[in-house]
Amino acid sequence: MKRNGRATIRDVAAFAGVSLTTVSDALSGKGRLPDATRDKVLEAAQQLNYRPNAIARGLRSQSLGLVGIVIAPAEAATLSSVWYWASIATHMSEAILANGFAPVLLPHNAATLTKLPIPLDGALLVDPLDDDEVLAYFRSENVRTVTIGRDIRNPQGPWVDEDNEAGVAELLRLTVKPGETVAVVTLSARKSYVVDGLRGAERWAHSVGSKLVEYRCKSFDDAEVDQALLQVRQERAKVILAQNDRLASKLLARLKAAGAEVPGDVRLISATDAPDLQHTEPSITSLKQHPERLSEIAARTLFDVLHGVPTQERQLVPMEIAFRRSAPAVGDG
Amino acid sequence: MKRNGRATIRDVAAFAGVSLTTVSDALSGKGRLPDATRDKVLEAAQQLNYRPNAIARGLRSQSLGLVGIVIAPAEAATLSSVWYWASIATHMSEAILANGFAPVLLPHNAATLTKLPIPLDGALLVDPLDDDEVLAYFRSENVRTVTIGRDIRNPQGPWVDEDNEAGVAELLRLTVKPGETVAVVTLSARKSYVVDGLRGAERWAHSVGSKLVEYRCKSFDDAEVDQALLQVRQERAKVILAQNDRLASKLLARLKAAGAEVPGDVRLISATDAPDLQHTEPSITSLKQHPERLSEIAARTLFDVLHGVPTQERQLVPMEIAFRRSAPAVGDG
DNA sequence: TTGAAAGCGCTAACAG
DNA sequence: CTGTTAGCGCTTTCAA
Repeated sequence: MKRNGRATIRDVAAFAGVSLTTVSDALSGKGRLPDATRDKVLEAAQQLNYRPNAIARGLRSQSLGLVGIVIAPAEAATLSSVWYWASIATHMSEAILANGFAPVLLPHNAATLTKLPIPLDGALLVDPLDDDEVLAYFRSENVRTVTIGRDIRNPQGPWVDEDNEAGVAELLRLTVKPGETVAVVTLSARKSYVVDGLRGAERWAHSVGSKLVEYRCKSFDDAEVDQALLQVRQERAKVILAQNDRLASKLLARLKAAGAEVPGDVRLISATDAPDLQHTEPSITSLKQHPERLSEIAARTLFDVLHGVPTQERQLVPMEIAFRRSAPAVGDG
Repeated sequence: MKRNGRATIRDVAAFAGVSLTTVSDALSGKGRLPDATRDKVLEAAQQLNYRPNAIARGLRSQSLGLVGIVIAPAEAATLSSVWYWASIATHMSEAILANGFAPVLLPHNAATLTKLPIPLDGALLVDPLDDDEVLAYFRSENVRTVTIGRDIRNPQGPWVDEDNEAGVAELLRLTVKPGETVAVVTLSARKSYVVDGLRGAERWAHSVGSKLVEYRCKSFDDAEVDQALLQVRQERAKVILAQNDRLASKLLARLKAAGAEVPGDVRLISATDAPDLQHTEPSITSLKQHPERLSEIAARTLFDVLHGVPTQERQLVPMEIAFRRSAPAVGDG
């Protein structure tokens, strides 16, 4: 028994009167020992309350079974303020644990990661930015990584995503009459879901001959959002497509503050969903995401990569539309 | 250079033409070497892109710098559905990282933890249950743990919490007239914040001579909640105190479904806050929590424990009241 | 079938 | 001031 208070494999060997190898084999079920020997060892291990030292084991295998989870933040948002991320983090955790690995919650910051010498077996990166520094860091450190969304300037490596392009195109097809002008309000285009959503909107606009105008807000500030809305009005757009749920909520609040009727004067749709959007007044039509499914697929893909199983470079999950009061399906009136 | 592709301390020593110790010292800044030697080693390390192997280092120190975060769930709730937990998880992560440790997100399940041989330096456990199995597991494994809230049947070990007892007492004092009957609706009393809140309510009731009745729902089901509300009406309670924000939202929804006016017929207050409560109709008066502050204190306390610094057994943070429309301050009308 | 011995990469005693 | 050596606890050849 060592100072630590914990039995080592040596103690077990001595106690059972066998060699180290025998203990190791007996516990890991490797070599084919006689049942009698094995039982004796198991018994000894039990008695001594022996638990193999994970670090020592890791030193040999150069793996501790740790998988990093990194979520790239957006403007002034954190995991706790964005339903989608909290949901992703939860489900990723579960998927990682189900595979016998442990999830480590890491910040989207290469400098911090460099200083934090944690030996990761792999990583899941949510919503990478363009030229994502963390993704680059993982590559340089040889940490296998699967992303949800992709680095638009550097889209190598396996990734998983909602099919934002098709989703937005379909959303517009079902909520906007051909010919109506649509204003797209965005915050930044550093993430692939924004780029893909815009592409979907353009594709739709082309196909039905609608006009599409884009406004980019610098922040969620009232002044910024009001400025965008002013331009929307000048263009006489009948529909506003918000890049995401938080922006949609904000736009709705400012529209109401300005006395505009939704959906009477202008309709509002959001390219991402969140529980909040059901409870606004009026509730907001949006595209539903699948954090649980994406998390599972991403984890599955990562473990395939780690085990050398060939994987698909990209996997897209179709989105669904949640019709709500801010923009009913065309034809519904 | 090893098969791994990564330089080891040996490679650096060979490259710099010095011994292993010299490299180790030069890099860790231990022994006082001549600057020339040190620079030579640093140079070599740089050239070879040497990064110390964290697992090997961990084997010596028996520590990898991992801190577990465990959140005990409640009825059908998960991290992503409860604002408070998502917020706690985020802030705990940050606090742990700021101390040079890495946060591991673990499930509240002793069986899973047993199978997951992750060498934790310590753990933060949020909202332990009574006779908490994970807390017991950590103790048996000698993992130093600080809890947010306490195990009510086994309150040993340092813990941090909101001052729920004083908070609830104050909340009632400011929103209920002496003599009015208050109905407390709970879901379970396995967590300390519920027990403490009830105690606060009883203290208040005693001091002003009010009647207090408690109803326990088995779940969030409509039928369960309606049953509780039926009893509230029979008791002619003028105020309902909900154990937490989710229950408060649910109660409000069922009150409205039954045609009751809030705050006209009955007032509603919640013992915990969440952003949602600002947006219900009417908004709900509640006690504000401090996930950020608790996370920081808990992390600070854990690291003190790990460093052998004496710590306080319990630390309480005073709560504040968010007055909203469901229950204005008495005197306001 | 079992055991002895050699590491995994690093650090800390202890010599020189 | 620098180098040699002995482990940390485990797994994995390779002999016996």
